[in-house]
Amino acid sequence: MPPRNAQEREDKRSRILEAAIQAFSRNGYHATRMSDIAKAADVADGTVYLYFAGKEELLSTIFEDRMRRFLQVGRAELARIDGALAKLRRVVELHLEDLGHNPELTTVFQIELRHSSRFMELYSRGQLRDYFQLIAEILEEGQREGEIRAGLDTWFATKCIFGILDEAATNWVLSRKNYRLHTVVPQILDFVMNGLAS
Amino acid sequence: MPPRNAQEREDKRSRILEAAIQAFSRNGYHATRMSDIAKAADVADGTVYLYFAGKEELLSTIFEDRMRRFLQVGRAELARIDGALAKLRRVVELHLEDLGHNPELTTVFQIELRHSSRFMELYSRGQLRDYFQLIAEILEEGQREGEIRAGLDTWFATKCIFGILDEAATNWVLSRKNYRLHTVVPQILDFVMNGLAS
Amino acid sequence: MPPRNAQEREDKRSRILEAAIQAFSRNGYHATRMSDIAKAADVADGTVYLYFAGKEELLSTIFEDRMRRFLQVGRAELARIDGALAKLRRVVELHLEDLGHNPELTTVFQIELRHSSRFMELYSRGQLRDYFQLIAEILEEGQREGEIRAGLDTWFATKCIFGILDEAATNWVLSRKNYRLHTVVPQILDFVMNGLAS
Amino acid sequence: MPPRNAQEREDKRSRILEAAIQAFSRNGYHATRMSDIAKAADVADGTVYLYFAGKEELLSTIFEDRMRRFLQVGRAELARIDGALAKLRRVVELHLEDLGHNPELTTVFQIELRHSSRFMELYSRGQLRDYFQLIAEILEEGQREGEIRAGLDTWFATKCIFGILDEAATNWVLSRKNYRLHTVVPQILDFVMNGLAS
DNA sequence: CATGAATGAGTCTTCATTCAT
DNA sequence: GATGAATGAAGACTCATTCAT
Repeated sequence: MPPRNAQEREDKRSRILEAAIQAFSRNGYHATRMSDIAKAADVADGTVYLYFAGKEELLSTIFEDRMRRFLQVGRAELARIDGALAKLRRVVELHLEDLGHNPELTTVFQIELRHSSRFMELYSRGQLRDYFQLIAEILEEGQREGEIRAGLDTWFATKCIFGILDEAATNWVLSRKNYRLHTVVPQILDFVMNGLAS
Repeated sequence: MPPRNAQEREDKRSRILEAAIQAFSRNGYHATRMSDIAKAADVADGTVYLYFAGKEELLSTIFEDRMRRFLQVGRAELARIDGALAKLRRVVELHLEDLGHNPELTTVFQIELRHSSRFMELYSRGQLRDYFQLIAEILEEGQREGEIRAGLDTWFATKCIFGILDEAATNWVLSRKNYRLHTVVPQILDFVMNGLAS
Repeated sequence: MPPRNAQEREDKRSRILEAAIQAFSRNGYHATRMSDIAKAADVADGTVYLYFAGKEELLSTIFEDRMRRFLQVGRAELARIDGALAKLRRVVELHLEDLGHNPELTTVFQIELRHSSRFMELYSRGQLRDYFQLIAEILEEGQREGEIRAGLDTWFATKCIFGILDEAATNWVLSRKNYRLHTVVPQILDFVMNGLAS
Repeated sequence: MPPRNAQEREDKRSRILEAAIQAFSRNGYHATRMSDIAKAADVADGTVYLYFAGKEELLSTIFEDRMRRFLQVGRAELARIDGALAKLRRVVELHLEDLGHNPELTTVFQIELRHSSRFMELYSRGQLRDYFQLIAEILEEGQREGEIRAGLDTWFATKCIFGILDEAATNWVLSRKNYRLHTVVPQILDFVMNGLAS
């Protein structure tokens, strides 16, 4: 694989993907035409199909690429952190910072990616399993360390935490992103740890 | 307005709405044709447009009708219940029982209704404000009664609770509804009240 | 035929016809909906069909009614006038005054009535034959009286005169009727009588 | 721009335009479906839209293309002719010969192009201004040369002449084109020059 | 590899007309 | 006669995808 060509190829792929994120975010998945993406990426319409099987793969690839990178970074970071609580705090931070720093991508994640149950079953949710696993393992570690109560169903709690993070992100998107997403980290951690009870 | 005609009219409207729910749930909003809905409702294609402005209004009406009814019932029930915790429990129950008893409607609520940010801004989220208010008031009552801790931002906590309920519902839909949704009520209440901390 | 009912019936017919003229003139034949006409005439949609076979008959009736009335008045007036030239002058006056005083009807006559060759063959042109005949007879009288040159093909000349009147009317319509149509009568008569030659 | 492709492109455009003329002429503008035109032009439905913005642009382009070509040829011919009367004769000949040799185009020009006042204002009439100017200049030249009487309003006379030519063409179309259109040239010139007066 | 012209399947919506009341 | 709710046929246009160059 000649590096020069591989580089060019990768560039073009990235340009197309980036163009798709912008377009999906601004106009929505359905309102976006493949030719819009091709034009924004400065390639011919047909070229998009040399890199992606179709419009829907573009959407699922956006998710997969990002999710893989997020999990890589996340796992690497967490490996350097001691203590389940510290890890949990870092996960919440990473989740919201990552989204907060990529507003257009976030719109795609929180809205466009969910446009049909078929799509959610096939792609987005399937890919989340690893992330859920990551969180659940932290919770289990916390249980072993005694910082998290023993009786808790960690898989269920994981979904609760994800639900809260997801709602926070969607709320931010629908607020037109008029505040810094990571500012809610402390409140989320407080709620997640302590709940409502006095 | 002769009752007979009003009755018939309402029947037809309901048939169309019901047909739309079935169709959207089974095939997704975009894959559903207006003619499918008309046929399932046993009316002519054009008749649908005598009752609804178009395909999108059908979707938003499904949400609005149901939401209004849910809030009515919810408010009436809650008025008969004493104590914020009891009320909160009932809200969680109502939320999940209502969805759990209407599987096809739930798919529409959890998936199809979110197909674009434009739609979410215009319809679904706008209509949720009243529901959020309902929950927030319970939390405030709980704070006054001392059952919910004082420092908590009730509006923020409301969104957390909603996020958890929403995730539970979406999870149920994507699991192909292979368990009873309301079975998670106790776990949710436990998490919401006590959080993770031991 | 009870006078009261006949009167009412005639009123309703007139209202519908008048509403159709207004609507066709303002929005064009195709853009006008039967329900627009019914509403403007203050009758139910179905009622229009009790008086007219359909949308196209409405258009042809507008023409026929008006044309018959115009010819009646015209013939009556001409009977009282001596001399072909005076008669010709009066015909030109009547033609342009009639149109000039009914701007909306004129739009229908000059534009909407010509929307297809099938329609023109069936209706408008067929009905013009009597009018052409009227003019041709005047020209023939003029030839007998020596005021109009003998060699002229009166039928052909009639069409030339009609072409000039028709163009004058269309020009007026497309000018948005920003001048008095009958002001061109003298110029037309001068051209028709004397042509270009010095 | 490779000549081969440009050639092919132009061919396709012409085929579509020609197919549209045939279809509009035979069935009328409204009764003609875009798919009819595409099929007759032997291209896919969507291809028509690569060359024309829509059905209405097809109609206006038919007029504009033809009108431009007619004016080009006309101006070139007239430049080689001396004398206003000779030029006028040639204009009348060209007008009627051009239409007479293109029967289907003529139906489109005389009937379909006038299907609404909006369309006439926007397209047909706007484009006629140059043609009117051409005739008016001949008349003015005739006035300078003394062959056309001095007092005449040349712009008004132009419209009279156009009205006569237009009526002749429409008459021919509605007669089902059962005679040679240019046979009326001498009669028209006689009427235009000398009028009715003896 | 890249191009972009061509394809053609797919559907929401309109509205003239009908007819049960 | 009058109503107006219901009908359902009809079609322009879009755009994801292909493939000859």
